[in-house]
Amino acid sequence: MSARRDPQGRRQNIIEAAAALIAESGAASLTHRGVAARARVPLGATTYYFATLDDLSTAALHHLAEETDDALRDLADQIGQSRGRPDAVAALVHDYLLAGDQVRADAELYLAGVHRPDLRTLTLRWFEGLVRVLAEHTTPRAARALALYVDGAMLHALTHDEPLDLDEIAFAVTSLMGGPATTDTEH
Amino acid sequence: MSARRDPQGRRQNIIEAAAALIAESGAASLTHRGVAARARVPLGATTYYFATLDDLSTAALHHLAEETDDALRDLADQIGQSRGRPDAVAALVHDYLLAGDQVRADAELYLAGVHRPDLRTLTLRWFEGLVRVLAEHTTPRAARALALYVDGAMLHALTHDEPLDLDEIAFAVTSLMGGPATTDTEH
Amino acid sequence: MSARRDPQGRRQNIIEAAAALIAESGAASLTHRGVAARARVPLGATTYYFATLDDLSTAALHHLAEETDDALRDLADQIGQSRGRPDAVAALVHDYLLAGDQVRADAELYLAGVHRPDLRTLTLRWFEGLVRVLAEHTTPRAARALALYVDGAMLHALTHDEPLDLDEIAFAVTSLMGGPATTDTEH
Amino acid sequence: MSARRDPQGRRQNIIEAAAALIAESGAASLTHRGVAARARVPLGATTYYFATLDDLSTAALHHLAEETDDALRDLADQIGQSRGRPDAVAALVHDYLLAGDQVRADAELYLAGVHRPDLRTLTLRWFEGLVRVLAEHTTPRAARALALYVDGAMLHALTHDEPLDLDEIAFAVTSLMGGPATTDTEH
DNA sequence: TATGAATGAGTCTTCATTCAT
DNA sequence: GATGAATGAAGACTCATTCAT
Repeated sequence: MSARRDPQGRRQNIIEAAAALIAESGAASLTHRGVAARARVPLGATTYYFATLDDLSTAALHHLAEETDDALRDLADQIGQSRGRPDAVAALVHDYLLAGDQVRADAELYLAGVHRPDLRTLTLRWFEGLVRVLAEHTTPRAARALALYVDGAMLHALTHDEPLDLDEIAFAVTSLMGGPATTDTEH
Repeated sequence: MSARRDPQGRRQNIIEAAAALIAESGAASLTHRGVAARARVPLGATTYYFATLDDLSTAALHHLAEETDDALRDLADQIGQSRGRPDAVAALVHDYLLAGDQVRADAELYLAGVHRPDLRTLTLRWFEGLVRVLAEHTTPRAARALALYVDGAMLHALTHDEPLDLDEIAFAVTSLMGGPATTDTEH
Repeated sequence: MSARRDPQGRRQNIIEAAAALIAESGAASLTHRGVAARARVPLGATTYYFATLDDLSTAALHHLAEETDDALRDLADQIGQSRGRPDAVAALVHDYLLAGDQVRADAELYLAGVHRPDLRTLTLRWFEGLVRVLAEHTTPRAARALALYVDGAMLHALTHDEPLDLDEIAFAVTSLMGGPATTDTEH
Repeated sequence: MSARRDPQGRRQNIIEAAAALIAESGAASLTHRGVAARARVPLGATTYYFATLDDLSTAALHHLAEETDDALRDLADQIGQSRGRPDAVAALVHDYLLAGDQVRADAELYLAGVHRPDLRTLTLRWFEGLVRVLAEHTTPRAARALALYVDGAMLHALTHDEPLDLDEIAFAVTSLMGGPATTDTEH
């Protein structure tokens, strides 16, 4: 067998399978067997590359965190292009909430931090990254408030079939960023 | 021992133990044995009163939802007493976030809904209840925005040692409820 | 199935199977599966009665230690009947060394103490018990020397097909106990 | 790294690492991985030079047996220098018992013989060698008795923190060798 | 020749669930 | 009704051993 002697690739393959499973069903239900099946590798491969399930889980969460970093970078670009106008920010939040996988991934990053304090840095990567991006276009205080609102909206998206209306989001973003008139408060 | 000759009480006892464990460590790690130990009942009692672990878990989550209803009723009272003034609402949110158990319980209610769609009604109990309470003192739209912000703040509280500043919360509440001057916008 | 609802007996059954395996092949190679097969119980039974393999191993060693206590009591009786005459002691040592199972059990008790310091009390049960028995009929110093000689003879018995000659043992016992003339040195 | 271009040396290196591990924790817990780590060689090297773990274990035990031979030669020299006087023999036994590694190694040689009859020649190397050395200075019978006593003392040393008193050992040695006056009984 | 990737057998352990008592 | 004994399925993890490179 020995599917393509490519340790680096195989390792990555396993990580991605684990990350996908985490996004789908949560880190709590991750199993070696599940990952092996998803990655189409023998059971032994998962334990060969990761000494413990915790290691594997952690690696997968780090992988998700990196994807989150990418998403934040994109977000920063897009907000920058729209010069941080609240309605544009609202549209971007709206779009973000429709990207099911990304939302689930970010949520799992949060949850990882709830029960495993050692993984809180991952939670912070998302939350503080979001604050940083927003703070380029509004006050720090508004940025934090907005980030918390987005996190709440994330939870909402995960538990409702109907997404939030763009209008509704625009109301919150506009209110928190200081009204429709204000665009570049500072910076 | 305890609930001898009081099946109802014993059942309730088990439910409460399960609910406490869920709030502490999450529904995913619930076990019959753990509940039995916590409730100080024999192992058999947990399976006697609940056909499956899922049933027990569900019952416990329903119990948490009821406690949440109580908390919401209290909140409604307190907000009513302060006539829905934004700074009072902010203070109540601030207090709520300091009540670790309650926050964790509400969070678990959310999570239950994420991975088990059949339990989404429980999630809604919290979210829509919160919206309803807030909507007594502001527009429906602001109420929803505020509820989402609170949910984000809940996630934040679960993953940070330092609680959010009252000031910070007041900023968000005030912004979303329509400025410090506005109290009873409508209704 | 449920072979004879008899928890006490079943537990004992498992312990004895484990003790037999330890005497045969050493505590290091004990496995749940091996014990289950030997005791003719399902695998789950071994873990039901003993939380960990260590617990089971420890229980089995304690069982062996009790058998050793019995053997020491017998020895004390027999030595007493012969009034501690060296040639009688030698004969008893000679007999003891022919009792393969008992010797292997005592040896495992020793070995348990080598790699698991927490089990050294079991080692002491044998060694100090033997010293105590012997000290009834000779000086403490001679008793200790004799006990050490017996332990060496035990190792010898385990690694040789030919047992030690009675003559040979008698020589050592007599020399250490103070010559053929001396019987009841003290006490 | 190390034994590049020196297969013989690398093989030896592996053997010595295995021997050290056996003396430390017993032959039962030997693993390829453990040896490789200890010898600082790649995992593959351990299987390359030794077809099976058993082969490696056996080679390591042979190595220990050789060290034992050396120790016996030293002992023979030292006893010879003191012309076999019992108190000198006692002092040498006392010293030997303080050399933890050597004692553990000899003990493992014994244990190998207990559960693997094919390795009994190794056990004999130690026991019969010791007898031979002692027999240079006393009767064969006393030499054997003394060797058995020393083996018992070895077990004692492995299971007690406090070493045996020199006095105590001297008593046994003197008694078995024929009293303080006698040095070179025969030969 | 040498190595580390690969795999599956085997181990401990946990637990939901069943069921005799 | 109640309970704890009972069991097997499933999971984490370890490792000897094989083998492609």
